[in-house]
Parts: sequence; structure tokens; C-alpha cells
Amino acid sequence: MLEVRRLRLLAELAARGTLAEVAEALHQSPSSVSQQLGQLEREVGVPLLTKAGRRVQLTAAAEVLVEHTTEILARLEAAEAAVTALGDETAGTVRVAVFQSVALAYMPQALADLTRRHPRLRVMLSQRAPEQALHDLALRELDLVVAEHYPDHGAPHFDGLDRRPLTTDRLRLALPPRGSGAIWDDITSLAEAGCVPWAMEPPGTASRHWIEEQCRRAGFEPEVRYETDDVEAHVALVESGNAVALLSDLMRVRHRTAVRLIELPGSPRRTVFTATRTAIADSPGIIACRAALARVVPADLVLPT
Amino acid sequence: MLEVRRLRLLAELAARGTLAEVAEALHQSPSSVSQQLGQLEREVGVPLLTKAGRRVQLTAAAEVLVEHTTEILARLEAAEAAVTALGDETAGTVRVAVFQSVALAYMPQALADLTRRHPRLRVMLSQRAPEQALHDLALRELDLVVAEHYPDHGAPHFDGLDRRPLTTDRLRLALPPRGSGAIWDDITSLAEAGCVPWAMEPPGTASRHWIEEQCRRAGFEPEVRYETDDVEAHVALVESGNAVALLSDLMRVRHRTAVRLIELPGSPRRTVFTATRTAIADSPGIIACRAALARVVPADLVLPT
DNA sequence: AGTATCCGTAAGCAAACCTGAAGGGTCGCG
DNA sequence: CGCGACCCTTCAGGTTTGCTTACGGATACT
Repeated sequence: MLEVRRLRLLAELAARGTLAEVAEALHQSPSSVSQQLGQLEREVGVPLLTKAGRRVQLTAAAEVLVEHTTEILARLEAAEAAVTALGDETAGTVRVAVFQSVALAYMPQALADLTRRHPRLRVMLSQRAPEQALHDLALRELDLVVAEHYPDHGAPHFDGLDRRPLTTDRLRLALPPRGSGAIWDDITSLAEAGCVPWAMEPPGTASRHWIEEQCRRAGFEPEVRYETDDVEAHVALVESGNAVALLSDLMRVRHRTAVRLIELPGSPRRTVFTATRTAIADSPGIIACRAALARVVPADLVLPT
Repeated sequence: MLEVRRLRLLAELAARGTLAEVAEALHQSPSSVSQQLGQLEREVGVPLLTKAGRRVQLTAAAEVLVEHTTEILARLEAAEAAVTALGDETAGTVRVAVFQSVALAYMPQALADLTRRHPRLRVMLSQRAPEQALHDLALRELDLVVAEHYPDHGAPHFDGLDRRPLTTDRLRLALPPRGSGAIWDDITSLAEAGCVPWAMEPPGTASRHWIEEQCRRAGFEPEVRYETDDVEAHVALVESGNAVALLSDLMRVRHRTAVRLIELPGSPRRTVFTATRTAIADSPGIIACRAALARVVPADLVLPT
């Protein structure tokens, strides 16, 4: 009988690309992974890996095996979830990742709510960009993710993921407060923000991609002078009269900022959703976490400008 | 992550009943099985076994786990079959079981055909009663089974089995040759065989159950004086003028017997089929074996009386 | 009551696994 | 073009895991 542990190594290799990465992800030495895969190859009697430069490439047979393995791993996880669900109380540990504004605005309250209701449930929270978080979720490094979806921007798709909307929040342009200087005060729409410095998230994020697209549609290429994934820094840069930036309502939940807000064309809203793997979607820990989030986060986030 | 090897032990326990039987089936010591199940119990954190007299009983949680495990094992097997199917040649080993008349009439030829076409395919053949064979097939102790199905007699059902008809053969009553004695010569139908000794297979077999039912419908309870699962012995007992017996055409393929044959009411036919587990139904070894059987066994067995 | 069967625990032992070091090959950069 | 960085593999080693035997408690059958 094929060993699932070995099959898993192959699946991880397919997902991560190099044998060294697999080893690091599973906290093993590359040597061990190599040996195990060699053993698997010997067992099935069909070559699974071919050398490709200094890396390895999966053969067609290996791809077939990976396909089955994905199913098997999901089923194994589902089995574990199902049987722990039969236990008396929601316990165990759930690894959650959220992006910054949710972490700041709602997680303290959500966590307090969770530990009060389920003292034996251990929640490990990490802050992670949505794209990375979904990726790690698919790789079973996380159990629950709060991610975002910008309008008309195809969110990355991963198989076996269970997504549920959490809330939506308005996206606006944030300008320095009135009196910070004429160049800011003259701006009354996005189209007029072509000649001022911007603060944006790093390239590769959905946020960056989306706002750049909006700028181009408005007729200009933004001058990105400040680049950071810390949205709090964006706010600080705008408040202090150094830049304009995209600002979502989620960031304004904790403390009202002095920034000036301008509606974007079409009053766009970002969708915030939770995601987990389908195999564990019914496990008590996941259900409890989602419920806590739903209690804490308003279904429709509407803040006065 | 749950170890599949341990889960398998639990599944086998569910199928076999006692921990000792599981150990024997997997060629291990009962102690080992007990330890592994204990480990599994510790891992899931939920009790899986309760003492029931000197045996153990599965808890509801364990049953859930078994259900998932069955799926996982099937998938694992399918993965292995799929990847070996990609290999250049049909090789490996297939464990086949057939019942007596097929073993005698057709297997020598079928085996010769197989080893000629696929020299690297190793076939392990055993002779086994259909009920037992199907049972062992479901338990993964066999890979391919040739079994029978009597008309109006519900064949035992096992999940995950792939059945395909192989042939049908006529069922008749066999009497001693003319001249063996008046008590035999006077019989011209089943209804008149109520006061003569019978040779039958042991109770619990489909054959026994079916012919007894036919006798009762004909208005008598048969006197079973000779009981053996060796159908060749039935023939010998009939030929030598000691009994009457049910005789299928399959038994007459090799050598014509001197027995006298009488049609049964409705000219009933038995169905002979091959069965394998769905997970491995597409593996080259299984396909090759089934093909060899189909070549050797006529689709419809019709022998002159 | 006696016996056989079954499950669980303890201790010794063998196999499997993982680690670390060394080697060969490839890619990228100066 | 040479060097370093990176990656995979092999080999020898220690450690963990799992298996086996032996023993004891409990239960069913005769």
C-alpha cells in the first residue's frame, strides 16, 4: 500500500516547485525528502521525477499521483474534522490569517469573543496579505483566511476552497485635510490627482493593481512616491500632507482620521470574505471563528464621510 | 495528520469484528494492533473503542472514521492502479479466486493464455466458494473473483464492487445412468425425486439454498445424504448410482459424464460473473484477466444433454 | 470450576526515518 | 570565464517508531 506521507511529499513538491522548499515547509531536511521520494518511486515502479536544470520536474505519472493525493489529503482532513466535531466541545486549534485593516479593526474584539465562548479553542492569528493567505490556506498552512476581492478584479482561484462573504466596504480617495496646501485643496475628483504623489501598497497586491487601473481610466499614471503594505502608514502620510492614497472604510473604523475623502467614480466597494478548505468547513473551530467574525463585523460597512 | 495505516486497522476491525482477526489478516500480532489503535485514539482525542465482553465495540466516532477510511483506501488503491497503468506493460500480480467448476473447466486454458500474452503478469489463483470470495475481495485479500448468481436469489452485496457478467449456464438434475436401478429410472421430473438420497453442497452456499428451495416448490423436502462442496464428488456419487444432484453445464465441459439429465421447471440458468473492486477495475492486470476469461469462456454455455 | 479466547501493558529488538556532511551539477553575476 | 549560490543526491550515523514476545486481567463456553 502506498504511504500517504510519501504521496504528500510529492503533492507538496508539485505545489511548491523545489524539493528544498518542501523540506522547509515540512520542517525536514532536503535529504529526507529526496530519500522518501526515491522510495515512492521504487514502490510504484514508474519514474516520477526527471532532472530539469538544478531542479526536478514531475513526470506525467507523478501528476496523476498528485491528483489522487490531493483528493486523499482532503478526505483525510475531512475525516479528522468530522470525528473531532463529534467531540463534546469545540476545541483544538485554528490557524487564522487576516489582512491588516481587519486585524486592527475587528480581531481584538473577535478574539475576546471567541476565548469567552470557547475557552478550549486555541486561535493562532497571523497578519498576511490576502493573496499570500489564500495560497498558504490551500497549502494547509492556515485554516481560515479573511481576504478581499476588488470589483472587476479576478481573485486568485484555488481548488477545494470554501468562500463566504463577510462584509463590503466603500473605497475612497484620501486627501490631506483642508489647509495643507493648494495642490491638495484643488483636487475634487480622482481625475485631478494625476500630478500629486501617491502612497500605495507594493506591486503584486490586488489593491495596487486595482487603484492603478482606476488612475489610468481617469487618464493618468500615478506617481507612486511612497510604497508600503502598511495601510496605517498610508493614513499617516495623507494626514501629514505628503500624499494621497486609496482608503477603505475598514481603516476608519478604529479612529476617525482628519483626512479629506473623495468618492471614486461609481462608488466602488470592496468585498471582504472568509475562506477555508472545504474539507474542514464544517469543523466546529472554523464554524466558531466564522460566527465570531460575523458577530463583530457589520454585514455592510457604511461610515459617514 | 492521521496515519492511514492506523485508520486501516480501524476499518479492518469494523469489517472483521475482533482485534485478533485483524491481526491475523494483516500478519501482525494482536498486541501491535491494540497499540496502534490506542495511538489513533490518542491522536483524535475521542474514544474509539468500548469494551464489549471480551471483544471491543466501535463508538459512533469510530464508525464515522471508518466511513471516511473506506473512501480513502479505495482512492489510494485507485491511485496506485492509475499510475501503474501508465507503465509500459501490464505487469504486477493479480490475486484471482474462482469456484470449482470454473477452476476445472477453464482456468488452465485461461492461465496459459495469460502467461503467453503477459509474461510479466503474475496471477495467483485460488479456489474459493463465491460467497467467501466476494467477502475476501471486499476486504482487499483478492483482486478478481469469478462468482455465481442463482436466479431469484439475492447475491450478497458489497460496496465498491464492480461486477460484470461472464456467462450463463443451464442447471439440471443429474440422475444415475439408466440401468442403475428402478428407483432411479422411474424419475422423470424433479417432483419425483422426493424419496431418493441427494448429494448437495454444505448449508450456507447459494447452490444449496437454491436447490432446496426448488425441491420444496416441487413438494418435498430433500433427503441430503451426502454433503460436500466438491462438485466432482457429486458427479461421482450420481454416476455410481448413489444419489441425485444438481448439475450445471460448467461441470460437464471437461468430460461428458454418463449421468442422465432432467430439465428443471422453467429451464433455469445460473449467471456467472466476474467481480473486482471499482478502484482497481481499470488496472491493466484486471483488464487482462477479464479479457482472458472472456476469450476462454463461451458467452452462453449451451451443451447438448 | 476449568479452559480457551480476547484485549491490554511492558520490555527488548529490528526496521524505518531523519540528520548532517560531502559531492556533482546548474544557474546567475561579476 | 570563473566564482558563488543553489539544488539534488548519496552515504554513514543516531534516533524514533513499530513490532514481537511474554504476562496478566477479564469474559464466554463446557
